[in-house]
Amino acid sequence: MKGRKVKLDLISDESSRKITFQKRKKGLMKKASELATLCGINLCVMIYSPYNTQPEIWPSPLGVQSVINDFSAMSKRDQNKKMLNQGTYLRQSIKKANDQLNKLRKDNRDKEITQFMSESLNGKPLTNLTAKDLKDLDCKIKYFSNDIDKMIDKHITTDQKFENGQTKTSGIDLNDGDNLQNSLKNHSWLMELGFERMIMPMGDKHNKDIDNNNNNNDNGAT
Amino acid sequence: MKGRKVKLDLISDESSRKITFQKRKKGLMKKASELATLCGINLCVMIYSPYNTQPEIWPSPLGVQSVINDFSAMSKRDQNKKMLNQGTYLRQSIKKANDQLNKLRKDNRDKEITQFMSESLNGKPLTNLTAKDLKDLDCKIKYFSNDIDKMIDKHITTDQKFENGQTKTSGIDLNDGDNLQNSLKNHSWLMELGFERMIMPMGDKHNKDIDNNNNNNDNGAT
DNA sequence: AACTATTCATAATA
DNA sequence: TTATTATGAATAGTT
Repeated sequence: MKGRKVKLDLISDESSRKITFQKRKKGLMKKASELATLCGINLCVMIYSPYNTQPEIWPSPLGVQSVINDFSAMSKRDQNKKMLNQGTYLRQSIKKANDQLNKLRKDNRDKEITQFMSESLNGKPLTNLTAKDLKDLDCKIKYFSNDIDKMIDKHITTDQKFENGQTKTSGIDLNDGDNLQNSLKNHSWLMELGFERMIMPMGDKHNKDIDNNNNNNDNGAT
Repeated sequence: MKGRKVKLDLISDESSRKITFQKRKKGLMKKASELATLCGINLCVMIYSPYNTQPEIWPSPLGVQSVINDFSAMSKRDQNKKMLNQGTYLRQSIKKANDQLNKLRKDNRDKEITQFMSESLNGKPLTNLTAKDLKDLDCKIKYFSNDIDKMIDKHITTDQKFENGQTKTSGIDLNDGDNLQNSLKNHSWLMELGFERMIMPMGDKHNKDIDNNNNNNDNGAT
């Protein structure tokens, strides 16, 4: 009565099944180890059994991980590629957001400068404004934003739409300066607004070649 | 001369090594199959050999994938957790950046309004400015930014640091309006700058109380 | 690839 | 349970 004669099916008896499992598991692992050693190959065996919550693996968790990585690299190439793309997408999104952020920060700074300029143009010496004054002014201005916005929209919708069909100021793209030179050629208000006055304090040399049509400020600004 | 007597080491002879590999691989797979069948367990075997570019796996690619998923879920819990955290971090970074972005966009809009206001304060009717004019003005102002910035810094470092020790305007927090009301109580310049005029156009009346240095033609917009 | 003498694995048993 | 052992399976060396 010794020797093998079990039929190849699930062992009904639970205890003998567990015995068989443990014996054959050991044998399988040994076979696997021998195969790897004798033939110098990379392989792994992973066994999930109701007898162990943890999977029983060979040759080692690390080795199995290595095999899994290889397998994943081949078999799950598409999935990995997708995941990689997703990570790339996320990073690109961050970069894009940061770029916009930096751009807007720069624009913001420009706006601050514009504010200083406008005040100076109004005859208010910059030396009379502390940083706190500027902050308060800016905050206060926000309180007027809605009213001013409505006012501007009203003006534009009633008057300017006859110029270029634009009816919304919110569509302004502050970064599209492609047509800047041409657009400014017809504006004399730059000098009228006193930009020349603003540049001069930088001292150096400031030629007065800022005629009506010449809007560029590259005239020796430091 | 028959039967096993090889030592458990890499088979030096290449051809016999391949023969042994194929034999034992078959046996290993059979053992694995039997174990799974007899004991009703989940297992897989993956073999990477120089004889096959594709890994040889049992029971099937899909089954192996299932096992790998289980294994990954258990064994790589930490790694998955880390990856998840990383993903969360990336998404949070994006959200943070977007929040800042939206805030700055809002600030930017406020600055635009400020610009419109300032121009109007300068006596320039809003009706004479198209959206394109405003855009060009903004771009043009950027050209002056560096010079103006330096000028302002010069003014501040030489004059304002005696007021509150602040030496940089870049430290202005435009969103900190907590002390706004109190701060503005001591400022008469708001009205002096003609804010009243700015609001009034909504109501159609314009006083001419602009102070001396104003270069505006205060003719009242619209 | 097929064979076979051996060794090995293991089912049944103690 | 663990250990033993009869038996068949696996396989190294050979053809």
